[in-house]
Amino acid sequence: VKPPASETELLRRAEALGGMSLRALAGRLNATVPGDPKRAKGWVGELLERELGATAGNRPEPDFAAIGIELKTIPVSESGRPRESTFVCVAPMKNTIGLRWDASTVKLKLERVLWVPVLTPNRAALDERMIGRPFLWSPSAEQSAVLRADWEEHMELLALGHIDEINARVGVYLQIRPKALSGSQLTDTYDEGGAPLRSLPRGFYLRPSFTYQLLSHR
DNA sequence: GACTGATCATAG
DNA sequence: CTATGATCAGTC
Repeated sequence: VKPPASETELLRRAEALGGMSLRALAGRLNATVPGDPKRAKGWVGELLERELGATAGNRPEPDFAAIGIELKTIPVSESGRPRESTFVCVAPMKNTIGLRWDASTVKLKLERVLWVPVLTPNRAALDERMIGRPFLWSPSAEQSAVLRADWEEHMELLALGHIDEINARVGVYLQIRPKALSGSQLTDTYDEGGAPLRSLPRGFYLRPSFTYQLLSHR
């Protein structure tokens, strides 16, 4: 699929998918719907990437690099609440000195996001889920300030090697949680004394309470 | 029902 | 292993 040439084109393409079931979308793309949702955690996002012509692959940059837009699917319950937090990117665990918010992957990815709600009733099979109404979003000044403060708080813990103080309770909008294939996956980091240490890879996530605001105020 | 820590698939 | 795409599942 050809990447969209503009924001408007991307939004129009996404809006055209509203009301479509994932079964129908998979059919259009000649994709097979996985039988076991547990083994298909990223399937919905990848399906939408294919349909809309995303270009980033596994590079740490927005999905639609040419027009600077990140694509995020978000599972939404019958009551309109996000069913899950939203993964943003991997958290840097080493070489953290001198990193600034303005140059961070979190800021880069969240500057412009196309949110695609996926209506997901309780225990809904993958192929029964339905695409909702997509919308474009950029952080307001207030949202940006809170995200920045959260990021700086997290990065201070990482830079000082306070790995044991990192948990999902820190951060107002942005939290840090494990991001790994299993508990045995490890990455290089430092302890409080600056000595090398191996620890579980982490990622930045947006709390559901935050994304609920985005879903509500459109 | 919200929340945290753990996990699943795949490309490079 | 690192990055992408996320959701699972037990606990609070």
